[in-house]
Amino acid sequence: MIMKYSRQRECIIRYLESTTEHPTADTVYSYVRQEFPRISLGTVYRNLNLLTEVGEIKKITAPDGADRFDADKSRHYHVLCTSCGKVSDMMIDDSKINDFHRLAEENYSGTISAHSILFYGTCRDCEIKKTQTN
Amino acid sequence: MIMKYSRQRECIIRYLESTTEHPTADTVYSYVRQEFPRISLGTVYRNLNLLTEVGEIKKITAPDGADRFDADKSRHYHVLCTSCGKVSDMMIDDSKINDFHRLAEENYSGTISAHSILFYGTCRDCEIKKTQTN
DNA sequence: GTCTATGCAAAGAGTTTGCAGATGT
DNA sequence: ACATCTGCAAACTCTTTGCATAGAC
Repeated sequence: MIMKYSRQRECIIRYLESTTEHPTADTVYSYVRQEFPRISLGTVYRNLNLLTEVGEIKKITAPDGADRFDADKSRHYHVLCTSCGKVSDMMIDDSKINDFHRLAEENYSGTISAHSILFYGTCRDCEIKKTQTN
Repeated sequence: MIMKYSRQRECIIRYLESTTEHPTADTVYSYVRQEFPRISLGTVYRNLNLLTEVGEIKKITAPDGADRFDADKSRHYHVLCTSCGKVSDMMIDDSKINDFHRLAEENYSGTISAHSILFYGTCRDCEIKKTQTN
């Protein structure tokens, strides 16, 4: 995959690396538009897909609405807050993840190459809010 | 949620319970149309969503294309074959799943209520095909 | 009789794509 | 110079929705 430098792509990466918000393509678009007012959504999608293909970022598919993107390449999982919709990170010990992966392989007749997990729950902020209202 | 009987819904459930193919809404539509030629895709979607809400079936969200549906209510996971696109089932011991769930809770500041996992890999059939071609 | 479900068609959200021109190397 | 990237707009896929009628209870 040959990939030329582009200022737009650079800006998209910079943004994704600076945030922990797991933005959607549309949110990325809004942000990058501050610097490149004429950028198009199509360009944003093309770059997000390109970056996903080369492994520079990760695509998070949630059952509701648009995909989200994450430039954090460390091994971690995501928690979707069913109250506010935010996606936050969860770190699990590598060895434990490996154990789980192995367990999956043992229970499957084919080959397992990867897995993606989405946890559902309530984030800390929403829990605090709930306590205050009660 | 009040739900009246309908022959169309009955047919959808019957189909989902008879297959292990994890069909998409469109596939369900094609099938049910054999019995109800005038059924509309909208009705299929409305019923699939209704059944998902009451927990009668499960919706499987994959990063590629349409959602799939599964009437198998036993606790199990799904493997998406990156070669043929088929989704197959994987059973993991309940106690192991509970361990993993607990592990996740320990590593998160909020509350975890559920999780969905999608494994990626190569299904048995595709592995066999690969061996034969080499 | 009343409320839910249906068929139809139109609309909606999210994403992809064809094209001509601009940009990177 | 040539290949990639961009902006624009149109198209596409999947899903939802408004409405009038049919069906369940």
